[in-house]
Amino acid sequence: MMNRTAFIKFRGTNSFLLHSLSSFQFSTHTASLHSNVSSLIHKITNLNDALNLFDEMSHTRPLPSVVHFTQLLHLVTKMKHFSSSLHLFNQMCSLGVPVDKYSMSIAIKCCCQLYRTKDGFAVLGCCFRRAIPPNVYIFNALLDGLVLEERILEAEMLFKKLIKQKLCEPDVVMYNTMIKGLCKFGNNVTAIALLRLMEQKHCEPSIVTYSTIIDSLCKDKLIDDAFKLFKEMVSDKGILPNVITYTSLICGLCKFGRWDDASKLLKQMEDENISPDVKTFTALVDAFCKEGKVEEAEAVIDIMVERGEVPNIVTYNSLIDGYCLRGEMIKAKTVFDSLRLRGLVPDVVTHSSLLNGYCKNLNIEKAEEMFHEMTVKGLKPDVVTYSTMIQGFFQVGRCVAARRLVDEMHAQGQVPDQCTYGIVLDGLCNNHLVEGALSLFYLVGNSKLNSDIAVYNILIDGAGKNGKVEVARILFQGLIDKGLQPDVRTYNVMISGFCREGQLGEAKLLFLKMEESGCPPNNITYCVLLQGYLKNRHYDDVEMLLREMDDRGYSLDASTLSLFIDHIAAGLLDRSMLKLLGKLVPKELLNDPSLCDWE
DNA sequence: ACGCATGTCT
Repeated sequence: MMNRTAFIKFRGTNSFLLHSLSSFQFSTHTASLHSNVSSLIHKITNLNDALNLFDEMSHTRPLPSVVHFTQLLHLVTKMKHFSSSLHLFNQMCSLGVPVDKYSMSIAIKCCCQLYRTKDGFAVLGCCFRRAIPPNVYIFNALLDGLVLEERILEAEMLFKKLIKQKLCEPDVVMYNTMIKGLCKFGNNVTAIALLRLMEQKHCEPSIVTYSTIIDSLCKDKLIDDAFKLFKEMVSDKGILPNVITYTSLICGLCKFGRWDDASKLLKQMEDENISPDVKTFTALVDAFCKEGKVEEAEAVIDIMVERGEVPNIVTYNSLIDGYCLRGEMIKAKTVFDSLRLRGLVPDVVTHSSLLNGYCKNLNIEKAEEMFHEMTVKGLKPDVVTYSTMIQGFFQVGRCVAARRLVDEMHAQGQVPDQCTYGIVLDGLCNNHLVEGALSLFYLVGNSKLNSDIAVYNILIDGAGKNGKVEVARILFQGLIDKGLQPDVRTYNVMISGFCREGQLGEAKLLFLKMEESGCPPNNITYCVLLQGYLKNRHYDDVEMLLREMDDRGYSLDASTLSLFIDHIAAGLLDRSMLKLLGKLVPKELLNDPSLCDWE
């Protein structure tokens, strides 16, 4: 007894709970024990208290019922302490608590949320052995695990198998989980088809069903489709949107810079008495920061605080990133240092953001310090951290250090992703190691990594910039042969490569091919081509291109504009072109004093 | 008397 009390104290229980526990211990009557455990469970707010209560319960004789243990298990799971919860479940088994379908489903959920769906299926095996027929709750947890691990094909197979073999009747939650998986995999069309199937099967889609798909559409920049579904949900189904639905839509609008629409939607929320919460506000903070409007982001934080919402680590991570983006590293670091005072713990993302800021502002030493600091704090750099640091090394020409970090990343069990691969290829190209990039590319071969147009864009750009326009041409043909679709960037880097080599005819041919390939030239295409013409003193098409730009509502970027000014000043171009050029000066450049005296 | 699904950041 003494030992146990000491143990409880050691774990930092508050005295209030200890007191409750000691009174609980001496109650022997089953009914009073019953209500006592339930009321204790309701008072628990942290993991320590939960673990201590479990400890008490496991030493009580007769043992509390499986229901009480399950309530506690659920509580710990809700706190997202899946590991602890699983540990408690194992202890329950050791104690001989007769675990049932309820506790089993929680155990399986915990396995799955820990990216151990394999173990989840093992527990399913236990269900069969213990003659506990798995139900829709258990299968949902497993399905969710497969989705979490991005094992979408297996998720689909499980889903279909459950229906076909009538292992369980899918409920709305199961449909929603499957829909989430499809959305995660970018398959909005099938997700919506599944929503229609639900209607057919008289399993009415819920607010979660709609919110899941609406969010996915927003993330895929299909805002109009998202609003179509939103309207259907409200008008046809009579389902009222909640703060989650609104947050997805507002987030989508903000990322598109559609501030007016976002603000209308915020107002609509208020009219419906739905308050924006910390996630809604954070979406706004992030969007402002990404547009460089950090002052507005700060104002949003002030408003949320006034309204009683507490900014969390995600909010501040966005703000830190905003400062980094503007190169205001001192402010970024100040916010970082203030987090602990606010009771927040900087996480891997916080460190990675600051590290990224230092890299982008070419302060590689500070970036390395940050990388070191997080490992000292026991934070594990993830694939994003490594990728950021690798990119930083490449940017300052430290290719060997970059290479070493790729190896360390492997050693630490972090698997490089598509983004890491792109960073390495780009880094090699920009450090005159195109051959190395190409070797890596051919080594990777027909893997999924090489089925991304972005990879080709990097290599073609790298080849072009290193005077290997023939290599660029081969790569371009290669991607066509593979059935990949060149995007506007592919055309731009190809055209840029041709121009650099003075192959203006080839550049023009490709430029003309864009429209007919359903990939119309963008602002950058015109600037690239015009720069090519000017640098090669080939002026025949220049005026026509400028007129086309004007028709399309495009404008010249600063470097192209200054090139034009140089050519006019040198008498290579006629001053009569100034009027046309004037129409193509972007508004933001009109206030630039360095460009005021050009006429 | 106990268990499943939706939105914010690098």
